[in-house]
Amino acid sequence: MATSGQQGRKPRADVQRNRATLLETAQRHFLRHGVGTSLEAVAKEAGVGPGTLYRHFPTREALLAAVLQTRSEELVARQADIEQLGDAAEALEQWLRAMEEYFSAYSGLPEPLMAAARAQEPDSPLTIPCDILITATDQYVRAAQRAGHVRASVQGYDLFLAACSLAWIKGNDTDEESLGRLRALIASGYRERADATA
Amino acid sequence: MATSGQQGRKPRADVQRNRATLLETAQRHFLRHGVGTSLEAVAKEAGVGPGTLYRHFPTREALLAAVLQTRSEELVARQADIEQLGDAAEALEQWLRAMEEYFSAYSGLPEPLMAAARAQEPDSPLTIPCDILITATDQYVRAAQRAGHVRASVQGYDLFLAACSLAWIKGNDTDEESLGRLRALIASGYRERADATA
DNA sequence: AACCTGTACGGAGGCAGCATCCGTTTTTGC
DNA sequence: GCAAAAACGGATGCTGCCTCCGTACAGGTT
Repeated sequence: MATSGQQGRKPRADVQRNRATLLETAQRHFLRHGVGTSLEAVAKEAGVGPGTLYRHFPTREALLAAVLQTRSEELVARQADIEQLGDAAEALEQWLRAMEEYFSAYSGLPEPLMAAARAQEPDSPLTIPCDILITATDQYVRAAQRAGHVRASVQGYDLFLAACSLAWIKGNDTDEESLGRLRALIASGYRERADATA
Repeated sequence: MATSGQQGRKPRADVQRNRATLLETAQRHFLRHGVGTSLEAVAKEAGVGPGTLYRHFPTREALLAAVLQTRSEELVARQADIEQLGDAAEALEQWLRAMEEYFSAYSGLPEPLMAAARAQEPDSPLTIPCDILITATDQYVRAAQRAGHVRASVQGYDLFLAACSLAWIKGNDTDEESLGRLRALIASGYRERADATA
């Protein structure tokens, strides 16, 4: 059964090295200059030719997806911490904030995320990471609904969209005050009204 | 006192003609291909050189602002119709929908709008049209607040942002269902809760 | 240790769009 | 009609995208 299963040969050393360097450099450039940064510049700073970059990551989205993979997993990993709050409403709120922070860390990220989120077939490399986040969101929503804190009509996907939007707004450096009000407005929109159930 | 006041000479005929043709062509291109369309293509189709386009409208934003000017005024003109509803809450809701429609008519419009909206000094040609819309929104909000339909904490600017966001989401062709839920969610977020006042 | 094979490299090059500049054409006032 | 001013428009330089192919190198073999 060889090493792991699929590949007949183990990957060359320089391939792995280049991939790692590219990811690291891309991450830095995406953070500093947004996800629309020049890929040529990334390649140059990573010390490889453009051809190498495109061989490893055929599209900008593929590179972005690879960069986000790590961070995305970190985010989901925090689920455990958040869930231990016990309060499902609070958990949902924190989760949404965490996503928002995450999305707004890279300027221009919300656009490709949104584009990937709607697709059913993974025509974009970003679809999978997106789905993970949407599914996670849905879990929080359901938990909060079970506890009677969130309206039945709300879906995880909706709040994922909302988080995307907030991140997008933030990315256009809107002042924190308006952003906060909008955030509160959304929150009070999805919350179950106290008197309705009792 | 000459003709109108400022200019010593009346504008040349070809200038006006070119300007009009450019605006018309640009409008069509923006509608069809989004606000990020190639300006060279616009110039070409308008039958002028790139230089002429750039002389009339030094930046993409300037061209966009000029294109939107007309439509923007149409939108505000509808205020009268809407206000005659009598119901301030309904009026606000319709106004927000109208803005959303308007913004999502051109793909990619929300971005530059947002960018222009935050600025205080009109560093962007889009700032003025934006301010008009924000002011109009604020009027609706205040009217609805006076009638006790909308929470006191809400500002016109907030709902302008919300409309932008919805248009942005729509632009990434999200399905209408989620969009509708999100819209409802926002609406129920800014509405005053019925039992609070009575 | 030298070789050989196939894999990966990387830069040159073609393409598209932006924005500018300047020789030429057009318009207008006289 | 003429001359001056104003506007035209395309050639131009630049940046970034993405591909293609001759070359170099890693890794296994003898």
